[in-house]
Amino acid sequence: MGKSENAETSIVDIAAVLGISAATVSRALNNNPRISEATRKRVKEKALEMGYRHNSMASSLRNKRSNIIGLIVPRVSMYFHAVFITALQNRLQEEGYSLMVCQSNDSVAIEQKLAGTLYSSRVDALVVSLALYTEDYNHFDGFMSHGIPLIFYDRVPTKPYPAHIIKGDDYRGGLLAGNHLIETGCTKIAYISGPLSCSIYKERTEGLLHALKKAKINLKEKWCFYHELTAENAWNSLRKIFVGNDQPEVVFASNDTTAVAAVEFAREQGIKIPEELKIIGYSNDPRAAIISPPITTIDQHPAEMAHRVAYKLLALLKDKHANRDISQNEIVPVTLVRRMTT
Amino acid sequence: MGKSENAETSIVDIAAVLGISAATVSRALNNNPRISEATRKRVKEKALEMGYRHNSMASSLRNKRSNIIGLIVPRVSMYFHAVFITALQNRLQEEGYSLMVCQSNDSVAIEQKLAGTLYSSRVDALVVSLALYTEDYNHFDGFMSHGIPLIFYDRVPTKPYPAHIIKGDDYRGGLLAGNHLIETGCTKIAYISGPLSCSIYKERTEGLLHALKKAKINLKEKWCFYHELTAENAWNSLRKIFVGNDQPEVVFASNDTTAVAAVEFAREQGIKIPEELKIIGYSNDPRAAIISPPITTIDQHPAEMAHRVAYKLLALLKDKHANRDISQNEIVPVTLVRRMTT
DNA sequence: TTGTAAGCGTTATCAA
DNA sequence: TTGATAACGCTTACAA
Repeated sequence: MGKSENAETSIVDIAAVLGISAATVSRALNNNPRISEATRKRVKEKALEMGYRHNSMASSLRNKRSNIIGLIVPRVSMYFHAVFITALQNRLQEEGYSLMVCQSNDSVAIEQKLAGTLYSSRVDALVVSLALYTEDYNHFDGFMSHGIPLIFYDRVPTKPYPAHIIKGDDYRGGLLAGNHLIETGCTKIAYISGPLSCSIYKERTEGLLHALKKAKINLKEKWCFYHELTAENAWNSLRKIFVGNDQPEVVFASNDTTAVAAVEFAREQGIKIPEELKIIGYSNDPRAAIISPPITTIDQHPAEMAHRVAYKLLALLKDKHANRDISQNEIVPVTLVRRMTT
Repeated sequence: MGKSENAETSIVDIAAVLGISAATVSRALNNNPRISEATRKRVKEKALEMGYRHNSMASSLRNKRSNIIGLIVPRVSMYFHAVFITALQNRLQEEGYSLMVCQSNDSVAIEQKLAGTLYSSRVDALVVSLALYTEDYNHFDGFMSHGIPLIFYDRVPTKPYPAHIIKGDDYRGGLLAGNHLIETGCTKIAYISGPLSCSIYKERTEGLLHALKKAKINLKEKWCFYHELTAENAWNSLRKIFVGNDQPEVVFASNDTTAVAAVEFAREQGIKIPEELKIIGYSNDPRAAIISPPITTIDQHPAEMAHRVAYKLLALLKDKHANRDISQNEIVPVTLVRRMTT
């Protein structure tokens, strides 16, 4: 009352009403042990009564920490990232941190802008999975130079960059897939990958090539495509792959959206899976399990990755010096999930 | 230099170096028109040189606005919400707002805690889709009483609450599904729904019942289940439904996770779809389109809903008085997507 | 156990 | 066009 309608109550107001100092109110509210039980109680009751709410902006300013973690993902709606976010956010929530989730939509320009915004938003740390074509990382330099914990996960820098890196074992994923295909006895392999500017696709490709090389199998250039892995792009490439008589026995799709498209394409063309065509995907998206026939794919364990990121994050937040040992990249294992398309 | 290692540059530092006032620096940085082109340039260059970064906490405190929008969803990883978040976030990003995404994991307790956190984080507005069993809304009262824009979407309060509401036409969805089933000539209907404490399931149920009533069809109690719509729960209920000789001709599943489970269950049991059993789902999850046979379902247009939420949000943010007309609930149309299970 | 006072970095008001 | 000043609300070192 007294004050104008929408006026917010501050600790100063409470202090005035109670005839004590603002410092005492602050301490009482924060459960500072050096305050008497009696005043603590008086203060909390009055605060409630006056509709007081803590002001994070003020306390963040004063404390020089926001309790906010920034996150930049390519797209929230990708299965892998949705699961990752879920797990990460749940963990951070427990520790009193909030997550500021941003998406680059796979645009380098947006990613740069977001990095800037989160930088001046004073997030306590930043977690990033890079856009498809991000090839330099200057926009994260500010975080490094200010000692703000910076962790890349999944799609990480392909050039040396002194940040923490937690990634899937994409090389092994490519290798696993390659070996699995070789075991089936197939040698005519079509390959639809994301652009090689992106760490995950680069490494999956290297793993695959390694497997093929050992088996003395060559990838035919005309059956290799590197582009953003949308359903539309997949169909376009598949149409190009399956013209004429010389057709592959296998499609290795570097994500499950593409693998799903391949199954549908084959169905449309009357190509029998797995007899005439084998298909392997990547990510273990739920769709891969549900389509007929269910698709063999590589599981990336997104929740596990989130737990590792959270663990490292909290360590860095607790002890800035943990920051010093930009130790080995951390690598999360992948698993081959055998189903009916191979 | 001079200062200690990690010291941040503030506008005061820049002012000192340039021999001008902090106010001028602030204005120059903010492109205030009342500053000369020359100083603006000098300031910006020096700022860059000194590694200055804007401090949102300070400016938020001073301006009494954070440019942060809070969002509480049940789970980020649900398809509907993932798409919603993607669209909302992209739109808000354009307008210079950041999204603080939180998930209740369908727990009322967590939802309450999050509301409190976002409240004291001083978010400029809050967007909420309720947990499954949220039946009172006191934890949002603070937002109301402080005139902070509050919008519920999708899962909205079932009792009168003076906040903005933007929801799908769940009643119509239930009705549409019901009529569609009636057209197939089926009368023995099993119904697996979420709990009726949750607006969407309540209204879908009402819509369905309305359709059935008109056609003089009764729902058998033994074929009706109300629980959280996970795959596990779905299987449990399906097993109970399909015992003995008296079996339903239709399963209406109130989400696609359940519908997918029903298709898989039927497959396992050797029940032919749609000849012996028809199935209809809800949400138009991508899995519904991909499974064989693809599932008839109801599309909720999550991106459209996000656009409406963003539109209303931005209006409220621009003009607090728009807040006054807690006008009609806004209702986003739904669409029946006919596929092969009906 | 409590109070005093200063300061976090920015910006709006008023004056020059 | 620029400067001086105060204030946003909170916390902490220091003093009592």
